[in-house]
Order: sequence, then structure tokens, then C-alpha cells
Amino acid sequence: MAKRTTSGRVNQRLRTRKELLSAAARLVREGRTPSMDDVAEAAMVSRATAYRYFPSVEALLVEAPLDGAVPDADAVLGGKEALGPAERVDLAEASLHEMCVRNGAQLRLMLAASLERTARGEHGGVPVRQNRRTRLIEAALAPHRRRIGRERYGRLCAALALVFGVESMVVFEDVLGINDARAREIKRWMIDVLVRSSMEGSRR
Amino acid sequence: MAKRTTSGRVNQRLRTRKELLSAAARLVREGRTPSMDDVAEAAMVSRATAYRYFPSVEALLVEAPLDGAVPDADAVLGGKEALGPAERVDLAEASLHEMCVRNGAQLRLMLAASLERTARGEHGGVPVRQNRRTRLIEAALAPHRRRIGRERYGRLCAALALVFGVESMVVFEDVLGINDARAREIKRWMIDVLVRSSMEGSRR
DNA sequence: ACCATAATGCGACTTTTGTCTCATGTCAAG
DNA sequence: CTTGACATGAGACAAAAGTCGCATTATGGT
Repeated sequence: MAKRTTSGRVNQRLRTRKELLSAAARLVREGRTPSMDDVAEAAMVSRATAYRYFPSVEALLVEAPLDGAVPDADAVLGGKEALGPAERVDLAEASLHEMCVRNGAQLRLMLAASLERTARGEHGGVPVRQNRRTRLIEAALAPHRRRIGRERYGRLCAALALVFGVESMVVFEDVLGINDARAREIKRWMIDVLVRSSMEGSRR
Repeated sequence: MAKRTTSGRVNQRLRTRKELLSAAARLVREGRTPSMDDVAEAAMVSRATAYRYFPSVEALLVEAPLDGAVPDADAVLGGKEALGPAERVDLAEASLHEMCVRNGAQLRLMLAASLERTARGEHGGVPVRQNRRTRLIEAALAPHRRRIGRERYGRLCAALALVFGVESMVVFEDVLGINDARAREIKRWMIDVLVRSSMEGSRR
């Protein structure tokens, strides 16, 4: 089995696992929707072994490494403390946007898998979504947080979560047929409007 | 076969088709993720026949009737011409919101299916998404459209498309863990801010 | 270098999904 | 009432998705 992390042939297990994950990511990047068989073959591992590590392709996809740097709050916003809140949030969004464009296919498959689970009412299960965005949003707003009331802050974060991430990309591309650049423009405007409205003195 | 609509036993064909669709909708509403087999059995039809009408369960789900009234622009906004743009848009959103809550499971499955297709780059295929929301948004803004510039109007519609629909529900529930009522509050605020900003005289 | 054991590969088997053919029953036009 | 077209059901078939047991190989400790 491939369970205990403490003893045994830890090295070998880690290698196969990594091999499977990177193979899955590679196949998706090539535009395929790989089956477990495909991934196993690409990782030069037998099908049975693949199933020993992951119960399904979806489980594999969720853990598969994303292409390029996944935006890290510090890396993106470090040294930018002087910028205004809207600029900082937009900066964060820009980096997540780029990441989403690069990993479009994989993120779509991950989202699809999570939707199929939640459609059955499996909310009480294990991790539903990774939620990278909230951390990023909060980091961007951190220097200016004290200038926003508690209630307004929560509202703004939730609103921005709608603008960040895969789901907005899906709406822009699949529903509206809008390209990446235009999508960025619109999101930039939304961020500006939402953040400004949250900062203004006594507006509604 | 079940192809030609002109001659033959049109009546019977329509009945089976309808039976399949309603059976599928019913099963989903019961919280299941039905297979073609399940739907066929529920519709009291052989599996082969089910496949004669729909190539897959997904195709069935897409056409399956949604529970309750799917918001119609006229029904929701008729006689409300006196309201301001933000109020009208919010009214439209409220009706779509309610519909999304009622049909959560089915809409999620539909979204998941479309994501799996677009992940493969099948953009050039047939209908990607139904896009009920754009019609609703444009109808809500129609009475005030002349007060908004062309560029601003397009931007506003796209931004609102992010707030309307299933995707936002998914973000609120699955990513943020927010309940329906709170989600409505936040969307209401977003709509207000976005519409107002688009109407203001010379703001940015 | 050797050995016990853990990871792997292989192949058999089951279930699910989707296709195809053919016999059967039924509708509708004459 | 008869007949021919046509939708359906039943079952055979193939491919894909998982599972399982057992033989084989490689690894790490001695």
C-alpha cells in the first residue's frame, strides 16, 4: 500500500506520486481530459498503481501542480505598501488573472469536479475548494483595513471574491464571449468602484 | 429513429422526450446525479430508447425543465418603469437569485458539464451556455439606457453578468461559505454601487 | 552482500457507459 | 380491416472505469 508516511520506502512513494501529478498536469496542459489510464501511461506506471495513490482522476487534478507561479501574497504585494487600496487589489487580481489564463483548462476541470460533488449536497465532506483568493484579497487590503468598518470590510471582501478567480473567467469567456484583455479592463473598473465605495466616508 | 419531426408518429415521440426530460429533472431535484440508466428507468423507457433521444445525461440535463418559473424579463419588470436603474436591476437579480437557489443542483450539474467541454477547447462547438442573464440585465437597464454612454453601458452589463447567475452562487456557497440571504445583501450592494457609478456624470 | 518487506506490475474480473441489430408491437393512412 | 412504416424493448457487444489477488522487483537496513 501507499499509506504510511513514516517508514518503508518513503522515497519511492514520493517519486511515483510526484510523477503522477506532473503527468496529469502535463496532459491537461496539452488540451486533453485524461483518463486514469492516460495519466498512468504518461507517468510510466501501471494503472493499478495509479489507483493506489488517487481514487480518481479528479482527485489527481485537484492536487496537480499549476503552471508557473501561483500568486503569493508577499511576492505580489511586497514593497507596494505605498499604493492605494484599489491599486493594490488590482495588482493582486492581475496576478491571479494571469494565472487563471495560463491554467484555464485545469482550473475548469477542477471546478467541474467540485460542482459535481456539491450538486449532490456533499457540503459536509472534505475540502470543497482551495480558496486562494481570500488570502490574496485580505493581504491587498491589509494596510488600509483600519480605514474601513468591520461590516463594510466583510462585504467588500465577499464582493471582490466574485471578481477574482476562475468563475469570473468562465462567465466572461463562456457566457459573454469576451477576451482576456477586455475582461481585465472590466474587472479593473469593478475593483476600483467597489473599493472606492467602501472607503468613502458615509455613503449609504 | 427519432429524427424527422415532419411525419410519422410525432405524438408518441414528443411524449417520450418530455417524459425523459421531466424524469431527469425530478431525479436531480431529489438530490441524485442520475445516470442515463436511472433516467430511463424513472421514465419507464428502455435504455436504448433514452439514448435515441439524447446522446448523454448531460444533454438531457441541459434541456430539462427548471423548477418553478424561470424569470421572464416582462413578467418581472413589467409595470416597474418608474423605478430607478439600480432598483430595476436588483429586482431582476432577486428573481434570478431565487430561481438559482431553487435549482441549485441542476444548475451546478449543467455548469459542470459545460466546463468539461470548454476545458478541452471545444469553444467552436454548439451552444456553450444558455445565457439567460444578459437578456434580463438589458431589459432592466432599458428605460435608462440613453442616460449611459455606449462604452459605459457595455462595461456595466459585463460587470453585472458577474453578479447574476449560478457562478456567483457557487462562489458564495462553496468558496466563502456564505448563505443565500447574505449573498443577496452583498449582490444588492454591488449592483447599487456598479449602477450608480455608471450613471454618475463624469466620474473617471 | 543479503534479506525481509514494501511497492509495483500483471492480468482477471465487475460495473458502467454507449452502440448496434433485430424482433415485436403499435399507430395511422388507405 | 389491413398493411406498412416506425418507435420501442431486449439483448449482444465493446470500451472505459475501478477492484483484487498474486507474482515480481526494487529498496533500505543489517
